[in-house]
Amino acid sequence: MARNIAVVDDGDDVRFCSTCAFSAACLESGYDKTRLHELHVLVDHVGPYREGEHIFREAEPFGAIAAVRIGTVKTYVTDLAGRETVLGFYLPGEVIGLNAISHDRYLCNAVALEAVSLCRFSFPKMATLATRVPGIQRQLFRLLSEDIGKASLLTGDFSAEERLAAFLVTLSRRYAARGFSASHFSLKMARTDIANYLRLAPETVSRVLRRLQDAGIIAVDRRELEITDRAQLEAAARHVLRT
Amino acid sequence: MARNIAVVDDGDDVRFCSTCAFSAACLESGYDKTRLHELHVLVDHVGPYREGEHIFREAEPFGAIAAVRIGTVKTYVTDLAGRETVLGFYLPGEVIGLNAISHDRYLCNAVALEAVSLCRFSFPKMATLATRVPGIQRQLFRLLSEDIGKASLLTGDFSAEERLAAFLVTLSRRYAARGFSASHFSLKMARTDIANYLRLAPETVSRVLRRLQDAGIIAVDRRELEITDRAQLEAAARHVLRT
DNA sequence: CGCCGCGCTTGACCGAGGTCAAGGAGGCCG
DNA sequence: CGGCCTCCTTGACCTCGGTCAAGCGCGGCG
Repeated sequence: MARNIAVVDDGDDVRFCSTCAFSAACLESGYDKTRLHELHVLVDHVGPYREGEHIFREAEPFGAIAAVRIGTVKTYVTDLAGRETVLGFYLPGEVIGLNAISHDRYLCNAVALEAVSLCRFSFPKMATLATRVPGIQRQLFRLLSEDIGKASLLTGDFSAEERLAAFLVTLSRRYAARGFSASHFSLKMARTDIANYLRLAPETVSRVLRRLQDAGIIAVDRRELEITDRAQLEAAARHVLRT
Repeated sequence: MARNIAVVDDGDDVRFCSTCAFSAACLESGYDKTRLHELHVLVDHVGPYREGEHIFREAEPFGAIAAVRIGTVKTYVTDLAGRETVLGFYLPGEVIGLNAISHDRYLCNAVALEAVSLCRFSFPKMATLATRVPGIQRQLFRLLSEDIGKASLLTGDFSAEERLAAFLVTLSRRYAARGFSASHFSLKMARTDIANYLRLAPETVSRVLRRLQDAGIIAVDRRELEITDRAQLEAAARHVLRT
């Protein structure tokens, strides 16, 4: 497994890798170049993980959070009977492991849905550094705060159609935010994972996708998805997304 | 509305009010007494708010988080059609406003369900102070991280009975953690609020409470609640709470 | 090439819980 | 004391989505 330092000093600028969620914070914070060595021990690139490979597992001691650089990560827990509950999907630029901070142990499992590379941050070192670099602290607070109430898609007693529409709109927006196409992308997860995440039966996911397709709102071919009528899709999702 | 400084220096010790969630952090952090004046501008006691009075409203500029000292707070959002969605109930010792940090605006409404007093913390000042007092930073990270994934009660496709049982067990544990009785307490919220929070119909809440009572697990009289068979209640809640 | 297997789809049926409607039970005030 | 209002409860019915079962189609492998 390859490891590279994520931070480079190219003379004029201190940069993290492009997808790294902390880059903005560090650039805007008036970061002190003489402390560059601190970032070197803080961050490293790990991966690639292969499809199905675990990044961390529940109850493992917590050491680092990680930003997805390439690929898609699924987090889940397993209940007493061994049944899986999907907690979320993480696309490039998104951060996994945040909910482990308060317990010093990972509270869920994280698995690669395809080839995945990460930008890993030692949390203790980052917290120490944050006391000296306000921009980093601010960014960490923002990241943590953002994740609170992220589950609004699951919360709420919404219909299967509303849930699925909101799921697709959310995916689309997140891809768009990272420069990918908002209207055409590929679902990296199985139908059963989507169903599990949305708390629906896989059969229901199939049926609703079919209904949305018949209504001309989307076009699905296996895992390839195209949004053909964004307005209608957003309309179907509006109760969930409250926009 | 009365306002008192929450921090007192009684010679040997720097203390917050007893219910204040930050006291531990400040005591353990080797807090520098010469900086006491910083805490004085950071924290103040506000209230009492009367039943039905709002503490903050959605979209108001975010300035402070607050720990409940006395009473019960409900947070909620209203959808486009004006319907209310209850996000949570906050008992003494619990902190409201955390999800506002990333947006600089409150993302929900907070209303008093009975007479409420708060311990309010200016967040910008606290963040600044946290850069100098590692204990405070650590405590803030912990608080934020804890709130991520708190919604597990709502998430998950659980039966009405599982949800309600888990709700009661959670309430009981939270009261117990603050020194109140774990087996006998009073529901400060209306049935409709419970129903709304658990994403059930009020009628279903009634029916399930009745069923639990007929099974000898609880005894309800209007809003007074007694847990008469804790083991069975926890058993009913085990899928939700995963313990 | 043909077989197999897994992931997905489709159909038929069923049940938990939502909805609608009516009826208590306090609590408050005149 | 009586009337009203709000909150809660109870009953009857219906609907959405889960479950069960069967069929399909692509991809892998002998």
